[in-house]
Amino acid sequence: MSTTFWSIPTQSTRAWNRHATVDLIRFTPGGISRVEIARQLQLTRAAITEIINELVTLRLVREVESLQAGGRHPIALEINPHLGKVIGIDLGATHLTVLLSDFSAQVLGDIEIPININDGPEKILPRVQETVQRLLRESGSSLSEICAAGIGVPGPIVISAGAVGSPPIMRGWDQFPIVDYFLKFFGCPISLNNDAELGAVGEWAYGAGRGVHNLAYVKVGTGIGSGLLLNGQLYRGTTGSAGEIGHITIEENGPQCSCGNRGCLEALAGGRAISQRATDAVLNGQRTLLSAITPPQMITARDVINAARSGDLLAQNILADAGSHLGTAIASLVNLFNPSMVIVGGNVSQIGDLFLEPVRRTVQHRSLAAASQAVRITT
Amino acid sequence: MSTTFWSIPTQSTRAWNRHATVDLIRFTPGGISRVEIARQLQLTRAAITEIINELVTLRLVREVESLQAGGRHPIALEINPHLGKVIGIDLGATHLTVLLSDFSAQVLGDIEIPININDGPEKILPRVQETVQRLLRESGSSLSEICAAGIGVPGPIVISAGAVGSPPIMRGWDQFPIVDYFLKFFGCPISLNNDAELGAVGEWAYGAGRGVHNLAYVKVGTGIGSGLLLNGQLYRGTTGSAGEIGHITIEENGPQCSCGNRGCLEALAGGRAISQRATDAVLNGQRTLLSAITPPQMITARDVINAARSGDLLAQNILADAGSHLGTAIASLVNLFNPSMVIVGGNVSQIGDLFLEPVRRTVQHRSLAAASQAVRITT
DNA sequence: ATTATATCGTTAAGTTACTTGACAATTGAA
DNA sequence: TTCAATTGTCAAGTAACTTAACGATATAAT
Repeated sequence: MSTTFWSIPTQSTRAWNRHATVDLIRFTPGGISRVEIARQLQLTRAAITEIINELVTLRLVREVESLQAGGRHPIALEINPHLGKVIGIDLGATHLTVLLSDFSAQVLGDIEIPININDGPEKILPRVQETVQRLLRESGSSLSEICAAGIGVPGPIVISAGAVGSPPIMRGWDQFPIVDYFLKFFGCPISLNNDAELGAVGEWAYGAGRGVHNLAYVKVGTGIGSGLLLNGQLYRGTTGSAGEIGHITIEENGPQCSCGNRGCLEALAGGRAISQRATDAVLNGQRTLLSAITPPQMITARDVINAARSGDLLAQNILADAGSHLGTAIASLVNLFNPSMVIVGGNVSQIGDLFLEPVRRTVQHRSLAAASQAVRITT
Repeated sequence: MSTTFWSIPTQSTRAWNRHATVDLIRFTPGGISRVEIARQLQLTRAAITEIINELVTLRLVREVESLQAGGRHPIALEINPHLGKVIGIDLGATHLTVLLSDFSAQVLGDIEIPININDGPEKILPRVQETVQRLLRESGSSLSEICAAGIGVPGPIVISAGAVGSPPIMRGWDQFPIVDYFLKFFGCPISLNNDAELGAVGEWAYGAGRGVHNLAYVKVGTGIGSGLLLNGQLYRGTTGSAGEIGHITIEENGPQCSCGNRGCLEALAGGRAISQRATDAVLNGQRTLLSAITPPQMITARDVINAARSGDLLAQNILADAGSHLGTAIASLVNLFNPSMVIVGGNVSQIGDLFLEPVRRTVQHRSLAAASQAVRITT
C-alpha cells in the first residue's frame, strides 16, 4: 500500500546495504562475486566494491579462489570463519539441543539431551549452561571465543524484556529474564527468538523456501507453532506473539486443550494428542507394535512415529488423522495469508509423505482455489 | 527481520516522500503546516519546503489561512478541492453504492440501489454505469470532471488482470475485465480493490484505527471478508487473496457452505446463515416480530437486524450466536496475527454491542492471553 | 602467438535527496 | 519597544548512490 508514511533512514542506509551484503555472502555456499551481489541487491558494481572494501578491512569478509569462466574470473567472497564462534540453543518442550558453529555457519559440534520444560527456568537454565560447557570442552573451544549466541524457545517473545510472555506450554517461564541470564554467562550479544520463527528464517535462507517472499513455517512438536515471513520480512505482530497456530479453533466443541479451551489444533494434532490416542488404542486392546511399550502411558509421539515408519497400521492412521487436522488449520492459514509456501517442520515431518499427504489433501479441499493453487506444501 | 535484502529505490525516493506528504495533508482535517509534516515524516523543514513547492506548482496542494499561536503562524496546507472529482463504487453482494466526492474527500452525493451480484457482470455493470450517470446529473457534475475512480468488490483481486479471481460469492465474475470496462467509460485511472481491504485502509486513515500499525478489518455482509494492515502496510498475499476469513473452518463437520466445504465461518455467521436461521425459526412457529414477513423465506439479514434493534428476542439470539461464531474465527485471526486492533464492519455492526459483546467474549476466551490482551475490538 | 571478445573490479565525476546552519519573517508576551 | 518563539527559506555540505570510462584477466578465434 502506498499510503505508508516512511522516510529513508539516511544515516543507516549504508548499514542496511552492508548487512544485506553480509547476509548474501553468508547464505551463498561456495562464495559469491561482487558482480553477483550487485545483481541481486540491484546496486551497481561500484557501490558494492566500496561496501566490500569496508567489510574486508573489518576482516568480516575475505577473498577466496576464483570461480567460473567466460571472461575475467570473479573473485569469490566468503565470511571469514576465524573471526569467532557462535552458540545455538534450541529449548524444546521435551529436548534441549545445543550447537556450536563458526562464523560461516559451519557446524563444529552439537549435543541433544532430554528435558522437561515445565521444570521451570531455575532448574533448566543451569542444565543448559552445563551442556554448553560440555560442548565447548568436547570441541576444544573456550567461552572467550564465543561472540554471539542465539536461543530458540517454543513461546511468544517479549522483545523489550528479553523473556517469553504467557507461553501456553512453558509453565513457570512467564517473564523470566532469559536474555539477562545468558548475557551474564556469555558476555556477548544474545538473540532470543521463537523456534518457529527461526525455522521460517532458516528455511528462507538455506532450505526449501529460499527467496520466497510469503512463507509460513509450521513446527509440529509437543506444541504447534508457526513463523511467518510476509513480504520478505519476519512478521511478529504487535506484542511478538504472532503465528500461534497451535491454539486456533478447529472444532468449537472439540477435546480439552492445555490452554483451557476446547478444540484447539494442538489438542487434536500436537505431540501429546498423538501419544494419548496411541495409549488409548493400546488400552482398548488394538493390535499394534506399540503394545510392546509398558506401561502404555509411557508411549511418546516419537514412538508412534517410529512405529509408523516400521509399517504399523494403527500408528499410521493416528498420524494421518493428525495430518488431516493440521491440514484444516493450515487451510485457514492459507485463506488468511495466501502464502506461496508452507513448510512443515518438527519431528512428525520426518516420516514424509505419509504425514504430508493428508495435510495436502485437506488444504486443497478446505481452502479457496485462488489461494490453494498458489501454495506449495513441503517439509 | 534485518535479513531482508533491499536497496533504496533511489529514483523514486522523492516520489515516495511526495506521496506520503500528500496523504498526510489529505488525512489531516483542517490543514497541516510544513513544520508538522516535517515532524511526522521525520524529515527537515527544508526538505518539506522543497516538496511542498513542487506540489503547489502542480496545483495539487494550496495554502489556506494561518493556524495556531506562540510565534509566527504556520501556513495551513490542504488538498486543492477544485482539481477534479472522484467516483467511488461499492459493489456488494446485494447492494450497489455509488459515491461522488471532490479531491479533498468531501462527499458531494451518493446513491444506493439493491442488486444481485450473481446476475453477472453483463447485467450489473451497465446498471452501475446508469447509476453513475444519474448521480452526476443529480449533483450537477459532468463525466469530464472525473479524474479518478475507485471500485470495491467482495472478492480476491488479480491485479495484473484488473479482475476478480475465482470469487466465492460472485458467480460469473471470474476473470471478467472490470478495470478495462470502466477504463473505457471513465477514461481515467481506475483502482479496483477488495472491499474489506478498502475498509481497512479507510479505518486506518480516517476511522477508529488511525495510525495503528497492525490492523484487521472484518467486513460482515452476505459474505465475510477481511483486510489486513500489517507493519503499517496493506498485506494482500501472493496472489492477492489474503484475508479470506469467510472460509476458514470453525467446525470440521459443520453445515454446508456455498464454497463446497463444511463448517466455514460464512456458513455459520454470514448474511445468508442469519436469514436462514430466522426463516427456520419462524417456520417452526417461534414467537417473533419476524412472523410478520411473508413468506418466511423472504426474511433478509437486514430484517433480522431491524427486529433485534426493536428488541425482538429471537433475532437477538440469532445475532448473538453469529457473533459468537465470528468471535471464534477472529480468535484464530488474533492468534495468527497478534494485531493491535480488529474492526468489525458491515451491516450487522450497526447494532453495536449487542453483536459485539459475544464477539469480544469469545475472542477473549479462545485466543492466547499474550495476544488477546493487546487487541481492541470495535466497529 | 596474436587478436578479439567478454567479464570483472576500480576509479573519477555527477546526481539525488536529503541535512546543517544561518537568516529573515511573523507573532504573542514582557 | 524589545524579546523570545516559531515558521519558512536559502545556500552550502554530505551520504550514498549512478554513470561512464578504464585497466585487468580470462577464454575463444584467427
